[in-house]
Amino acid sequence: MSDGPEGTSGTAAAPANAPRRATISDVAREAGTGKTSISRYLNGEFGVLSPDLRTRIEAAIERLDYRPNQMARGLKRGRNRLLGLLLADLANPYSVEVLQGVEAACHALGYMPLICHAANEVDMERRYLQLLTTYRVEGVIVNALGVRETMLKPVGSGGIPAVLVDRTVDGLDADVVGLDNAAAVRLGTEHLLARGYDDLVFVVQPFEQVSSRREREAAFRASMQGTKGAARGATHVLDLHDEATTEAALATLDAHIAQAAERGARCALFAANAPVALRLALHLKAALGEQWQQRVALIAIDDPEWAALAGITTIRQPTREIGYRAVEFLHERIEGAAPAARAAAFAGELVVRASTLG
Amino acid sequence: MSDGPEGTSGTAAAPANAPRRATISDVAREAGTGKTSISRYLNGEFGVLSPDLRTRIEAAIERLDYRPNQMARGLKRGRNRLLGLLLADLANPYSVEVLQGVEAACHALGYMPLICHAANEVDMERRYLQLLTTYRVEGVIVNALGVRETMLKPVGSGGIPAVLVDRTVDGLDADVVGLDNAAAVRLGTEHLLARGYDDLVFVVQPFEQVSSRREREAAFRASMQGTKGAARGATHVLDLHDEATTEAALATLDAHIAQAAERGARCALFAANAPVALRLALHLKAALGEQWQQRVALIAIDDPEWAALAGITTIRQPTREIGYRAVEFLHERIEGAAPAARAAAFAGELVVRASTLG
DNA sequence: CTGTTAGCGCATTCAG
DNA sequence: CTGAATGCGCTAACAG
Repeated sequence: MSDGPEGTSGTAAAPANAPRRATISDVAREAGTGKTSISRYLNGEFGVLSPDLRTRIEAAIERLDYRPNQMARGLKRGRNRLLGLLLADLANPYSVEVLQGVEAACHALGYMPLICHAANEVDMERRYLQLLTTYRVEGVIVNALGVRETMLKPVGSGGIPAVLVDRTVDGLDADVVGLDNAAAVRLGTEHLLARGYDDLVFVVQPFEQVSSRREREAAFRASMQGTKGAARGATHVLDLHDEATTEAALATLDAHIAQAAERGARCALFAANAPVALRLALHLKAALGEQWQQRVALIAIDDPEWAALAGITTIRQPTREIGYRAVEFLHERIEGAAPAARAAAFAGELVVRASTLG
Repeated sequence: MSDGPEGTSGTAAAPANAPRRATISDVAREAGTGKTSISRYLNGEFGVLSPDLRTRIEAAIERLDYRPNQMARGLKRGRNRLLGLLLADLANPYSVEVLQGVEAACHALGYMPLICHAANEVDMERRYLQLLTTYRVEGVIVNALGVRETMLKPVGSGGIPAVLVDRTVDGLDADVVGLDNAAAVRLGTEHLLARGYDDLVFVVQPFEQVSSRREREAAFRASMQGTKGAARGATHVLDLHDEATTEAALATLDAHIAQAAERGARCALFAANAPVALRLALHLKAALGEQWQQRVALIAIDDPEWAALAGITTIRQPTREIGYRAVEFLHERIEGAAPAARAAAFAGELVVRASTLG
């Protein structure tokens, strides 16, 4: 394995046999003029070009199939319209939906997103962050994993402008956009309670540096607090990246469910996100059989495409909007606006399905 | 909406208030030497640097938090280690899995993938292809939608080196990597036949420019040919992007299923890919109820995460490997190798689940 | 309206 | 071993 395009690595060879593309000079020569006019044409300063010249330029560009080199432009202008998008886990549908919003916004605002996938590995994340820096992206949208770095611009001066998605970064004062976790969890809990479930267990991945997990769990506990003991509430942690402990946790969960049944309590599982929900559903199906939904209720934050098929009640996030807003925030900062760090918390929407019929 | 970073658009403003990053000159000054030495250090030519100088450089870099500018390097060297990855549809799990393979390979080979998402729109695709060209990517991996363009390098000279994933492009002589469609479909058909189903219907999206859809359908017909009429075979087209026609097609399908039941035939649906399978399952569940699987069998190419939960038999593609191989092919071409266009067809793996229990 | 000049940040001859 | 000079493709003053 090479060191990657990070720079501090081995010498790179020449560009093979690439049939060099036309440059601005070629076009200028072809059109019988200077590079400046070409540049002006490229930048839409048509008011400053005689119709004749303009036509010649157009023809020359066409003939040479010329394409301005963004790298060179960026070098000169000081901005390359590149935006970094660092995603913790693309396998999570949430990420790709956010990505879609980001793309839409980039398209609208004239940016080109440089998408990086940390695949749940903290050092990949760090590595990509450096890489992005190296490509001089004008800003980054981070769905953080564990960045603790000072790489990100703390809203004030310093690093590169950043906006956080879904998760905040400890001690980093930056814009954040995501779900209104407290409200979303309350929505779910109340739904469950209203349906008559009185033994709720919140299932979440290890908190680690992920603020949203912590927030959701806290919100769950707070919601249960409100019931004055009329209903039980417990939290179980599921480490999806460690099959062994997952199995153990699942076994504990099974025991909990069995006990609840004996007590005559009505048990409901609250998955903190889609990956957890899937794992849970898979397990319940295996452990309780095809009809597991008649034994335990399940609700989840996130609304993956399979939720409808499996008939699982969810709390859907406006993911596209989250991505879109993130870019807008970033854009403002890039353009120089410097308000205090903002937080955009979108409301979740309860989608009731069979898994919580009561 | 702006034109995006394509170039032929409005003038861009200056970079706001960015606290300019350190350049190689800054480092040189800080280290009390010339830029050349810094450059050498960056490129790992340590044998040519006195230990003392080297230490000073390291210190200077550290102090200034210097990061070489890839854009500038690229400009000079003629190669920027950027690879374009054009995906037709990120909502399709297949794409994100391929992407993971691509990323792994890029990491290993020292490339940085520039990921573009065409979102099933042909002009987005064209647009992105130009954009990639503009950023001077060294090659592109294309999961084509409808590129008919001459933009892509026809293995010989011309455009930019390209390798196709899953789908070939009409009249473009380039490397292709994907599933061995004929074998995969045969695998599925034979499984169905062996399980006693005698009325198979293949469901696929409109062919359009997508070769794999066509190939799979052709393979299906070929497979049925072999049964000498012992079993029926039909093809239904489902245009997922047009709800109206989809509804109509689904109704026709329902009728087909009903008729088969009357005849006492055993009906099985063969989905050409995951999106089709999901739509089908959703519909069947709505139309036939929770127990739909007892009425019709379902098998699909692609193995999305929810297939296990829904108990659907699938033919899994080695998606990661496909992505990985694509990068390897591309890398060879970028490095100058110029063999004739190759095709890597990976075998699919049958994953039997409840939906085809017989 | 148009062309000339000077760098952007870096890698590379080519002389010390 | 080291550094000064040149130019990659392009934009931005600054003159004509």
